[in-house]
Amino acid sequence: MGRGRRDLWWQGRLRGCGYRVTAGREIILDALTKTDKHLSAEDIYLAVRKACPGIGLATIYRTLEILVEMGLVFKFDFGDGRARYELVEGPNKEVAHHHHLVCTNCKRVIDYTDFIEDEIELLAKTEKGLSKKYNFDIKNHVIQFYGICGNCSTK
Amino acid sequence: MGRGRRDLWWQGRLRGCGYRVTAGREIILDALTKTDKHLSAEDIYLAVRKACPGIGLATIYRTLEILVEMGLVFKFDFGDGRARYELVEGPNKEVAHHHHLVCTNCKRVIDYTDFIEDEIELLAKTEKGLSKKYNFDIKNHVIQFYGICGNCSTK
DNA sequence: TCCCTTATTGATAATGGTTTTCATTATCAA
DNA sequence: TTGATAATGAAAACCATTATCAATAAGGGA
Repeated sequence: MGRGRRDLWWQGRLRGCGYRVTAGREIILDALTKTDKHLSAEDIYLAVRKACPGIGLATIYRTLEILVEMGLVFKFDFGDGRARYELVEGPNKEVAHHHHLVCTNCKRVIDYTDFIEDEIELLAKTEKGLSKKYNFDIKNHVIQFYGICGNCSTK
Repeated sequence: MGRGRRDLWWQGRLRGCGYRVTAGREIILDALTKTDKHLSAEDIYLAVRKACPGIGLATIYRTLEILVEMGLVFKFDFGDGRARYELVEGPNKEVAHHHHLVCTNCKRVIDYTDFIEDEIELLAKTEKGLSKKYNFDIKNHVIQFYGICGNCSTK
């Protein structure tokens, strides 16, 4: 598979959903691809302005909304009043599926991939059962642990 | 165990954390105790005004913040722009531990207790491992499934 | 390649849940 | 009962997100 095809896979997804391919959308997706952090809309805005100085914050929000709706991006709430966005693992991102550990004191977030196998297995089973019982088409899930991180507990 | 003791158990918790016992706090906790729904701050405000007409919305938020910090109440985000609050199961509330199924279209939330046993078991194991590895004192967790409910998918 | 329709965009105002401010009131230890 | 101070209500401030609107750009068709 050539590089060109890899870079363009998301264009087909956009067009398939009736959306146009624009420079803004490309660069926002690019910013999400190039990081393993959970970015806020403003984080993305600042990162993207380097390559596209004229872009507006509203475009960031509008694009993120589309990407979340299409299932390309996850939107998280870590309790600090602003949403965080993360690219769903996909053909152009080799990041393992992970869950989050959130410090309710300093708001630090740790990604963990340990124990994930068991979690995924159980979730698959639960999803199946829930889908049937509640007639619910489950798209994704969130598992988060809240507590106090090492830094905060020793102060 | 007399009824009086049951009604007052939270007073000790408040005092123990250096907080005063007030009519507002009692009535807010009471509102959370008397429902099995996930209430927003405004829901609580409206419910509480019946018994305490002069209470202000700011007091609701301030009290909820304390209760969450003390671990008596869970704060949830279901993606509709307002936080929801739920009493943690405790001595004065006989509600089973549950997780949530959230419709991303109509924002409906279904509580489920099926499959909970397996989830709890796995979470306990995961918690133990994570606490140790990341030196994290885990207080609680969130498991939520997102998707499209039956109502929305048939329209 | 050039139009033409219309989705998209940037700038900005508006929205609305939540937090802060501050003077007043209530709690509770002494 | 009293005094120190935590808690409260009303209102303003805050601030992430959304809506508005005129200008611009994407892309299908000629």
